[in-house]
Amino acid sequence: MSAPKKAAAEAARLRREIAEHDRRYYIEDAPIISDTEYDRLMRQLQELEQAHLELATPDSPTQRVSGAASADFRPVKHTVLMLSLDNAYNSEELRAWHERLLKNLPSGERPRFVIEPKIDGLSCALTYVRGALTSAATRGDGTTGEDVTANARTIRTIPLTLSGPFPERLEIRGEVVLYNEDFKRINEKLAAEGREPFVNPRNCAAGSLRQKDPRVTAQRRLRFIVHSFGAWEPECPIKSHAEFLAAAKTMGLRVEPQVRAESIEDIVAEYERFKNETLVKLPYAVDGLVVKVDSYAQQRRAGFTAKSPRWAIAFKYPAQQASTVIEDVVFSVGRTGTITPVAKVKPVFCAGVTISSVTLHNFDEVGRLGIHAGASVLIERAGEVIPKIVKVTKPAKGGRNIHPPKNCPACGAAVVKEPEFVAYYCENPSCPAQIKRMLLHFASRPAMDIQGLGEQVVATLVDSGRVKSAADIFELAKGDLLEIPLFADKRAENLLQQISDSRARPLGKLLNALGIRHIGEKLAATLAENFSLDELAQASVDSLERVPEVGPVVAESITDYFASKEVRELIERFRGARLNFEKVRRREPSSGAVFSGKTFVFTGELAKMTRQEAEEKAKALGGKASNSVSSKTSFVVAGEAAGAKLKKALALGVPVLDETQFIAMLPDELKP
DNA sequence: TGGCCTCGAGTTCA
DNA sequence: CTCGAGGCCA
Repeated sequence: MSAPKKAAAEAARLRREIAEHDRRYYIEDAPIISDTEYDRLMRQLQELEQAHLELATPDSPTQRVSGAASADFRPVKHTVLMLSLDNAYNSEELRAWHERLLKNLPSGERPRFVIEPKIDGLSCALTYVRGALTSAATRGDGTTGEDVTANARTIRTIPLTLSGPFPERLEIRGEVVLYNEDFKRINEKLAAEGREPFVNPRNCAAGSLRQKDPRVTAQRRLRFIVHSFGAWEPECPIKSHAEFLAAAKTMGLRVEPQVRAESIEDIVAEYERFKNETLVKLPYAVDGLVVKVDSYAQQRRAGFTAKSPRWAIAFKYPAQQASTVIEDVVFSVGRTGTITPVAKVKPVFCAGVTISSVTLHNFDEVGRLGIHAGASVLIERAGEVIPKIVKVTKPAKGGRNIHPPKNCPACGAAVVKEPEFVAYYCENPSCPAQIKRMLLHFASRPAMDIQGLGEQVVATLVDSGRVKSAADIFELAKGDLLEIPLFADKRAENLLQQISDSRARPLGKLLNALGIRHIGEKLAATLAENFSLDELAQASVDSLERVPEVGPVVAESITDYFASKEVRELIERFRGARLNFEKVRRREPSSGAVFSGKTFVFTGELAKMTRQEAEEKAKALGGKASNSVSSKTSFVVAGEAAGAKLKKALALGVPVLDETQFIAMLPDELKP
């Protein structure tokens, strides 16, 4: 064999090997060689091509990034329109779509469906002529997109040449995505360079595909996942979507796993299953499922509406992020007098609810995010319940910075800032906003548990001047309540009964209700086992610190609290109202204490009881209930939609029970 | 002193 | 649910 021939054979071998590793890495997600070894193969090929320039053909993997080429994003007209899909956000909308579909098919025809994840990326069309990639275009408005060929060539899940058999001309459609881990990596790098990070993987993918320099795109590790095709010439021999996906796979394209469905019930079940099991495990963002009629013949019969095919629908999960505009920034006053800025936003639907109010936590956060009225913002409700502002996407013209108010928005008293804390405080003890928050806490379930004393009632009672402190609640007369428009006979009696009942609550509840700094539900219960209220009011720092879990900070907070004259008066009025000041007898581990020494954490939604009830049952049997999972946790009881705590339990190897197993551990009298 | 572990506090919508 | 901070233990 001559030298050039030998070089050509060697180059071909290297290309085959590199293509195979690309396939294993990107298509199968199962590489068999290290990145270093891969780079070595690539370098060998490069050296060979430099020595024999005639070997450097455009379809060589070394040519994915041809340094000279610069993306120019010329407009490209799509030969076959790139339509968007209609959306369904719940099973009713899905059923409506299904009805319409059946109406447009010959009667009695029962379509079968293929379901695949709806990947949140950028739609792109790749044109292959005789198996070679000739152009790549973004979706654009569906009619005209942008030419991103130079950048698309750098994406290693996009084969530069298809493996056979392939048609003369084929336009493949799919989604360009960025894996979550790559997104994280890119943002960390940008942050380290002091540059603005991307808001989400989708934006990052879009930005990466529109890089002027393809070498930058190459570093971003974008991936391409096929979902359909536009043109297939000369004639498409394929009869169904499932068949197409199989064919695409043999051509060397990446296809996501699909699920077949026979009925609408199958689809809904898959939607739920996917949401609970698959969604979190996927390495990229998915915003729903795409449901397609499998048979092309049926697709043709179903046809199109003006905007979208009737034979497919995007069955979407509610968006976790949404864009909106800040209409105003107001200030709220907390139980302890903390002034918190709150953004009132143009109501926007996000993750299942309409959000109109978003807390900004503190003024540092406001400054850090650059928040001001009129700004366009991105809000998020991911995984958690509480919405937060992710970033300002577009500042308003002439938007003024937010400054802490000089006066309390509720009572007008001067606002102070303690130098060692971030927060600003209203220090007026009779500030109505503080009193309202304090009373709500006093009446809340883990405290005095007074049903019927909610936000509305508290606001009216305080605003009318009838209630100025917690002690006033116990001195309310029926006449006082009847003067309030909200109350008629029955409701007034009910509330008074509730208030009266609450006087007998164990001391722990009362101590929690007082709202002493650093004393919450658990510490209050511990203290109540060691002191009566009168003993606690007299206790020295030393004697307090002898209680486990009480250190110098907590002890001082308690003595400070009881040193106040107002507090002493409050206590005397409580005494007059005959509240329960008695020390709580420590729970003796009785014979029924099957859970003694065991710590339980309840998470997720339980079906047969509330988490609180479950905690009480565990405690009644000598166990402890905690809120956080650690290696010391004995059992995690996970209900529906359990989240981070379940994950942590699995990570730490803490035994996880479901509700049924927990109930099985209970003695009969405690079973729900 | 550092590294757990645990608790407290703030928080949205319907 | 998550953050921040107090308490405890090595």
